[in-house]
Amino acid sequence: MPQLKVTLRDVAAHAGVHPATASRALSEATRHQVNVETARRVVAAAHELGYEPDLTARTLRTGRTATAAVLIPDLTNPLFPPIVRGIEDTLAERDFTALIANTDNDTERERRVLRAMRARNVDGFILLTAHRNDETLAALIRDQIPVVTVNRTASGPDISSVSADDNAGIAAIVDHLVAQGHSRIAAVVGPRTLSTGRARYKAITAGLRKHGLQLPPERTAFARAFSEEEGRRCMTELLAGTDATAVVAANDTLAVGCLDALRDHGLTCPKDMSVTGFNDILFMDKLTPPLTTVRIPHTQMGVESARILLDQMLGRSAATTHAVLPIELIVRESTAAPTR
Amino acid sequence: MPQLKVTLRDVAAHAGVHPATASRALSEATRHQVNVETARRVVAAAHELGYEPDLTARTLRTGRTATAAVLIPDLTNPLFPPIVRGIEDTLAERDFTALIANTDNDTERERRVLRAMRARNVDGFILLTAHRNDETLAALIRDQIPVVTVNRTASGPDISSVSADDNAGIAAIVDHLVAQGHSRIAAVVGPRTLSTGRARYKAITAGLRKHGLQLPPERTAFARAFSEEEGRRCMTELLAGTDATAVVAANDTLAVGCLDALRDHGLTCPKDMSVTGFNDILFMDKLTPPLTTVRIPHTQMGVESARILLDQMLGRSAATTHAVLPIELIVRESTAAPTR
DNA sequence: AGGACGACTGCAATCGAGTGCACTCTGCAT
DNA sequence: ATGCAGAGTGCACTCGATTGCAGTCGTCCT
Repeated sequence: MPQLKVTLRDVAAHAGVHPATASRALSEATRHQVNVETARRVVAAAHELGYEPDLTARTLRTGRTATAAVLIPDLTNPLFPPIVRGIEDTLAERDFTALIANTDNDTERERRVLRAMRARNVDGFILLTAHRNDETLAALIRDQIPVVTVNRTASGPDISSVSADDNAGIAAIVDHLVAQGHSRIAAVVGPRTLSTGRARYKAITAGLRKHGLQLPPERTAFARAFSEEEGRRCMTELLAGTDATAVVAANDTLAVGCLDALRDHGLTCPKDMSVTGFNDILFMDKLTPPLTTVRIPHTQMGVESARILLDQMLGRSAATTHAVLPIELIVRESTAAPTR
Repeated sequence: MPQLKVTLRDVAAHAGVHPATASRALSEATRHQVNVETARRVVAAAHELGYEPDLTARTLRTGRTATAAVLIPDLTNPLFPPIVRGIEDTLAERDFTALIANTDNDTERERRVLRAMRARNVDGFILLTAHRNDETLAALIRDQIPVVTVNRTASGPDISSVSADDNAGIAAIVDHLVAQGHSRIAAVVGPRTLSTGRARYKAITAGLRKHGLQLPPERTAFARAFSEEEGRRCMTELLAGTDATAVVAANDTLAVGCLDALRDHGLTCPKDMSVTGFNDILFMDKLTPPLTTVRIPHTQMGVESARILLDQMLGRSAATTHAVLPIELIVRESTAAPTR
């Protein structure tokens, strides 16, 4: 019957050596300090007793927890699970664990979470929550704690980040619509306090300009959040005052809201209005009509961010990295040539 | 400028007392052992210095981590995020944190995860992964570690569990179909190694029997996983050999696969075949046609399970609880009266 | 022969908080 | 005056693993 809790002393006693020797024998990095035969005995003893080092004790001594905090706005937003999955799997390869917390984009909640994570001595942070001028982020930088931002990027260039190529994505969307014959193109813009909202807004105007087109105010609606309700509201607003034949929504969730609004008004997509999204989250291929959107490599973004963070946490590289991952235009049935 | 790491000794020094006294003054449970005035001074000092106790050190001494492990098959399955969210929020109310890990229903991976979690001294486990005769589960029970199973239940009655009322849900589905005039009803059954697959299978036959109907082999398809591909395969199989007018899928993901298969065969739902799901995961209202399904209280299931686990971890109650939460039939457009 | 060096191993301190035990001191009763 | 209760505080050890330092022993060189 195995002991309830096997400690290093047990292993040492079983192998007939001092705990210090046992410790050295069991760690890859210090094993060379120990006689091969002794090391073999210790390892055998550890195996036999089913020894598993107590990470708490190790942490207290070394200051490392082999844990990274992952801060996301809301896990129930389908954009995030694949990213988190990529992060967790990658961290696990190095025996690191992720501590996940939801912030709901709420500053107060973010502060609470940050404190809780720091009390737990996490070795690094992956932020999917960064807003411009982020207090949390600033605090981490100040204290020299490894950080990587994902999806949203923050102001400073001195923070590692991973993102999808928003510019290329929006450009692809605009090119596609123009190629189909659209010239009066409207936009449902995301919150400009978030880098994604801002960047994609700029990208749309830039993309249109390339084709000699403009984005006048009456064809622009500003969403206060990346939510279906806001998408619906914005589309309704646009329907009232514009003659646009296509709408570029800043993300899929907003696009779903746009489709809702069209249905509310008895209009059909794409006949009366083409609609596009961004991200290609789950089930976008099952909508009516299936949504034309931009696919970003969700899982890969998680993987990349975890890799960069691991490099920093393990001291392998202190270099600031900005990974911009390639996107893919996914043309489905929510876009078609204009009928007006 | 605040010190990088404020320790208990700093607080004690600042208040002019011994660390032991400071410790007692700061803990609710031992504060009465300390002079009120002294305690006030210590608390003031702690506040002033921004003291935050080091949870690692506390854990080493007390054996408690204020952490619970949450084992799920796969975070990217939309069934789980709302449950996890409920768990996290509820744990946070008591300053507990969740450690989430994906197992992919893989026994080997499950073992690895279990070891990692135990090395981290988690105080309890919430399993959304339990299969019948679960090795992981057995190990936890043996070592008297608090466990709650969610969604899937395990064999033993001595383990707390939270689940939705599968029987009532399936019964509601069957009643609904029969009321619409269906009598030849087929089923896409989930994996029988999982309690949900098994329970719903039994519930379907029971539900049909209540109406004097049967579920013959040619109207039964067995899915090897709760996946869209398997749903598609099973539906295809059924289409080949039966005259059923409705299909009850064991969950939404399978139902989505069924819809795929119908489309593949040029059939329309619900005209040619009614289809039902289970769980009412995200976007089931956006499918073509919107899916008739059973809504389970996802978030609430997470909340309940966390509550039960907290009770056990805090030693407030050792009683085994079996919570069965009420469901709701959601009738949409994937079901209609049979045309044959 | 004497010294130097290197390979191993053990000792003891450390990380930060919590807690049993012992001590001091005051106030009150005998 | 002596004793005693009890409040308040400090001392020292504990949790388990890691690591700087010092010691032991054998070997090799001059």
